[in-house]
Amino acid sequence: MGYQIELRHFTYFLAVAEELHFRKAADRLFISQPGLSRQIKQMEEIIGVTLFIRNKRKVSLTVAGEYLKKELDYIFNHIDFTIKQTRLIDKGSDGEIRIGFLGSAMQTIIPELLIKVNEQYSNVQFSLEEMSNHLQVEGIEKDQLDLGFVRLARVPKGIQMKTVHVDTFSLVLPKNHYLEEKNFKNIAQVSDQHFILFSSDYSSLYYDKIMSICEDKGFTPKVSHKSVHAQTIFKLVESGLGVAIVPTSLQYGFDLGVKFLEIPKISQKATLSVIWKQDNRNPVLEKIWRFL
Amino acid sequence: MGYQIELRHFTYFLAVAEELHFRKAADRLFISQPGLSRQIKQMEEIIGVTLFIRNKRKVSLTVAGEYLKKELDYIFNHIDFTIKQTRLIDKGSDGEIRIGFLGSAMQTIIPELLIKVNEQYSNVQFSLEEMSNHLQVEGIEKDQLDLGFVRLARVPKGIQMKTVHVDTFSLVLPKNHYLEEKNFKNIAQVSDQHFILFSSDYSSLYYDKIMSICEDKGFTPKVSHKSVHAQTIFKLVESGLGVAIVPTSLQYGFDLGVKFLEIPKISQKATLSVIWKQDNRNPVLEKIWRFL
DNA sequence: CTATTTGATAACCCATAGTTATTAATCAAT
DNA sequence: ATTGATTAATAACTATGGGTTATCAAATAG
Repeated sequence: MGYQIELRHFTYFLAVAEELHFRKAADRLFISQPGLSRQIKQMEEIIGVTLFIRNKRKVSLTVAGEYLKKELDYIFNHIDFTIKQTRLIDKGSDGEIRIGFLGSAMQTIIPELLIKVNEQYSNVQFSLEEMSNHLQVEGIEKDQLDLGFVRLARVPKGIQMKTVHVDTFSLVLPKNHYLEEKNFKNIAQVSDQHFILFSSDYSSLYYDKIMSICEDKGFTPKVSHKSVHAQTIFKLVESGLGVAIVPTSLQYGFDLGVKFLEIPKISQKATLSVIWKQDNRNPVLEKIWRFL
Repeated sequence: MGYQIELRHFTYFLAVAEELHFRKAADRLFISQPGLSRQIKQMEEIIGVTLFIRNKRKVSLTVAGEYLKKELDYIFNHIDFTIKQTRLIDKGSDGEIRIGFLGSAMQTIIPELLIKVNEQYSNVQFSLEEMSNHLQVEGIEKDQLDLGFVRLARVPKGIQMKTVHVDTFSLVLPKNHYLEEKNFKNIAQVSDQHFILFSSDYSSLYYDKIMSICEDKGFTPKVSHKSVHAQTIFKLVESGLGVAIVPTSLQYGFDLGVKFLEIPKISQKATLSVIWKQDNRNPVLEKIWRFL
């Protein structure tokens, strides 16, 4: 039977591979179970490989099926993005670029980038999403993201990294706090305060750096609260629940009842880096590359 | 009409995009022209993009179509390879790895690699093809090759390179030539001879190095013949048509009427490098990586 | 031992890929 | 202009095969 493999087969295969249950997969696909069974069987015949082990009571993937699932996930992602890009290009757009970023990057580097790119390529569309370091790395690896703005010491193989901004750290205090620029000499002056920090799973490098800043001055901070949003942290500081240490550039763009005091004489820097995949196939990336 | 895009559409689209002629494309696909026309039209409707400009006398791709063609070429290549790998895994094989190499790599590094990998993973299949530096780089870029063994100073972005073997150069002479190991001091002793070299388009770095070896000794070689095959070069030397300079390791594995004299006191080295793409998706590559 | 769950089989139906026949437009050559 | 050749689109038809319902057979649970 000289059948031909089609995307339909792949779609059905993935549904069964995920559900590991023919009827549930069929429901999800809005087709009948026998129809699904036949298509899967046909697919196995076409490529000549048993993909599922049916134990009459349990369905599981073979090793080959496992491999195929992983690749087909990637292939579908690529096809979807390609069609999306094709539509954008057709509409006269220069395409879309998908950017992930830490909140702090929104204060400095990202707005600059958007403005510069927009001047040159007014038809490039941006898809911006705030997300953690970890999720950005994952997004880049899975080709679901073109650029990421992270604070990381190193990234997995296959991902490129380049520093785009080096920032100092600032102490964040309630507006009515007794410390001022003139009488602020040393971070140890707040060693007895409670600290509010970014969660370590949002950015573990950040977390470690804050710890080392304090340790260098001879104390371990009492961490009372953690959050993933700068705004939340500021609100907590404003409410008198503690103090915080954050990258200095975060003081712009918010209108809150806190004050920033740049921490003098410390070696730690808040480095922001872009990450990307070397052989990203999004043509937009080449265009905007020189703006980084 | 809630149609669904299928690989069939992609196949047909690529045929028309290549032929730029509906009837010819239809012939190639062994279907009728109206059938093809309708499928293309349907595809355009599904993704909502005009892919071809039909001037009633000439068919051409739109910008969006051009982009789509490039990506679909890549996607089909990926799908084909994935299915091939799936079949191999199913057969108990650990998959296939596609290696390109310069002839000279077959003397040293490649046989070693094959033996070592085979000990550990007896089910990994090798696809070996001798090809020029240039074609290897192209193969790597298009994901049609997993590893390349080249002699290059640098490679395009997105491709990784690592030196695996550093070799000296040897002078190749007919067996009855008056120069012997004892009376061979300097390459200038053959400055009046004709030279037979590898073609510069087979390996331009090699070509440049040979030239610089001679220039360092104060002469420009008279190049009388060029070839892409070591065997041919040796045959020409044997026939008395000239002398050659090649990487020393080439002396093993051939049984020819020529003799090798290692060239003393020169700075030039014949460096052989592996090249690969960082995010190659062939799982076999990871496995054999440590053997390099 | 019965009830239930689940995938495979069998037989049928109809949507649609592909067919043939024809038309309409464009161009080249007289 | 007229004719002829090329080429894609349209129209009408055909039949393959994807999807359906009904049913079975094996495997577990209670």
